Amino acid sequence: MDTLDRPNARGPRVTAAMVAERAGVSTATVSLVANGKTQGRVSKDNISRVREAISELGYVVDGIGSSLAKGVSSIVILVAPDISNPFFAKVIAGVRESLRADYQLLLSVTDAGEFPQAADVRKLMAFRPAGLLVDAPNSDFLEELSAAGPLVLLDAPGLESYAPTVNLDVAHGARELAAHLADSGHTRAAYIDSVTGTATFELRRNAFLKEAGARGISVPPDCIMSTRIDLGAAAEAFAGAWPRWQRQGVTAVVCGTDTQAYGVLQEARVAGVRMPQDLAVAGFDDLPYSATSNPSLTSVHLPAVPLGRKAGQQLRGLMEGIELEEPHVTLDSSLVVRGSTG
Amino acid sequence: MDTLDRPNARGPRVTAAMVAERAGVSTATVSLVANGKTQGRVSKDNISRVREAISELGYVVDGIGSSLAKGVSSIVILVAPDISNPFFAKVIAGVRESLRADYQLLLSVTDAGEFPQAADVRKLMAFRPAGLLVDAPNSDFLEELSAAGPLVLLDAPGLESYAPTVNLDVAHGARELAAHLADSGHTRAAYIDSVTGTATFELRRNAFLKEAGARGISVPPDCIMSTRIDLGAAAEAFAGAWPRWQRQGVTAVVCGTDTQAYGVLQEARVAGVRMPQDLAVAGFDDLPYSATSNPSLTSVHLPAVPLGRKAGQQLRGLMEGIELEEPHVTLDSSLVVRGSTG
DNA sequence: CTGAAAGCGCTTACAG
DNA sequence: CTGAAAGCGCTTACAG
Repeated sequence: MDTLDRPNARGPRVTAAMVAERAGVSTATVSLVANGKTQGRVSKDNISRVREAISELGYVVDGIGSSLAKGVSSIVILVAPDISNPFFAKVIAGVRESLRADYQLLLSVTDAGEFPQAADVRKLMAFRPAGLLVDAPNSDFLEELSAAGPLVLLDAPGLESYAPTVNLDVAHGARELAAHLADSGHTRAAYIDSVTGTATFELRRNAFLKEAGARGISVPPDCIMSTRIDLGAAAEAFAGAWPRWQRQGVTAVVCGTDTQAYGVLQEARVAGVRMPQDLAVAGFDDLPYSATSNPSLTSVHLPAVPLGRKAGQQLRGLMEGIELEEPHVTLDSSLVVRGSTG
Repeated sequence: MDTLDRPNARGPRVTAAMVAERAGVSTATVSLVANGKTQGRVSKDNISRVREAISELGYVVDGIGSSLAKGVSSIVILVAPDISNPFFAKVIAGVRESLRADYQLLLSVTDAGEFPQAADVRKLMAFRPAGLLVDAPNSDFLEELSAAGPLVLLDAPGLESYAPTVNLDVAHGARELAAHLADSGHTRAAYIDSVTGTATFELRRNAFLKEAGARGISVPPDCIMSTRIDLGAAAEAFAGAWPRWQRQGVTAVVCGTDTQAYGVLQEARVAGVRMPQDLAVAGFDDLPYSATSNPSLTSVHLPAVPLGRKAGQQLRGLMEGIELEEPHVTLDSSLVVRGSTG
């Protein structure tokens, strides 16, 4: 079949008017049929006539025209600080699962660890999104955003007052981690945090520090530092701090993300530090690579796909005008012990 | 400052008509100013009057209305088969770098290893994208797409007839890998390919097999298999095949992607296979985790960020109506030898 | 330099 | 059940 014969071939755009003419009806009727709003409004005869014309011409409702008329598009914007994190790819997969073909997912991402400016998002708002998903936001961002319309926050502990949330119980995993290290005999640890200052990272750190303290592990203030969520950045920071930490008796390093922990593993191996004998290392996220790193990495497992899926479901509800039964949902986390902590 | 006072606060949308009224001009003039097309068409006086009104009201040009009037939006669609691959996150970073704030990047992604249906993309086309980037396409997809408008292909060797391309010289790295394995004394190898059947994977496999053959490494047909680009899928496939491969004298496994190689590493360790003594493993992509896996993974390094950046630049050119100086660009690849091959 | 007006493609009261 | 018409917000010839 020649390309030119096919409905989707290039050439002048097929409009509702063309379909209407072919089917011998008005564009209003075409719109009704194309949107499945025929219930008691279009005759069986016209429905099939229009359907036939649509498939013959390969008509697709124009998203721009439709959005303008409706005042809202079928675009859902996902705002997130770190697309290079494989954890995020899983979140996206979950979101897509919920939104399916009904909505188009538009990603607003920045470089690792940075958060989009509210100005960027306002530009995206000019496309009249049907809804907004914001992953790991900080409150400043939400203050500035002041978005109207359906909004669901992911991984936003403490920010429940802004919008419906889907959170992770990272504190539970953090406490398990502290208990595990205490049980393994550690009494002094260091903590490598993320510089982003998002709530989830504060929660991870605070829950860990509190439980660590309660179980006899000290984490001196000068053994807490922050880096970008980047393997190399964490590696460099660790390399600079390790001699001092070692003198201070640090035997365990906990990182806010697995990505940072990989950097520590890498640098520690280069420095000839034996793991877990001389140093235990652990992270958060339980990325797929944590099972095959050297040593394999102990990590707090966070359910990324369910997080995205649930957020997508909640947003769907809001976009369809349904009252949410449970506006605030929290998903479990748990510790996965591997070779890096013995 | 109260939220309600702020320009971007929720409430009725600010339109060009409101700006026009406030500035005492027509909406035509507002449009000219907002789009920076004032050159010899708007008086200095009106320009500043409109600018003032725009900032006072917090006006942002409505993307939907603007797109409908212009016939094209500022959306760029990136179609890709595998967002869960960290390699892809880097490609995106490169694309974003080129497109900056002028275009909004809309991702059309599917689950790992699957390619979007042309029907999905046609739906996205209803948003009148300014341009299209397609990563690692196969020719069937491009045949079906028959897209009009600016289009650039990434990692699409052999598909130069469809559109401008930015390719990776994966064959060079593949040959280096074969040479390296031959030099290390291997004479029989297995190959784990991707099921997607995209051109880049054929090229990787064919270049490796040819050079391997030329250097005395045999790869029997029953030692070539395909899996999804997924750690677990590759692990399972390897576990099933390894006993037989071992009997056949296989001492090296090459994977089309690092992600699959991680699966082999994992399963081989579980099976007590010593690497690299009993088995050498290598992949393509050189993901960040390949430096810290156990053992660290020998891989063909592919420049992901430059790939995305160059593709974005080329697309920009097309969208702005500039003739491309070099419609087909190829970026280098090279082998990075690590512990998994001794 | 300026504005009135047409038009982009669609959806939705509205009148019949 | 049906269609003519208004309107979504903008841009762009066009006439002045």
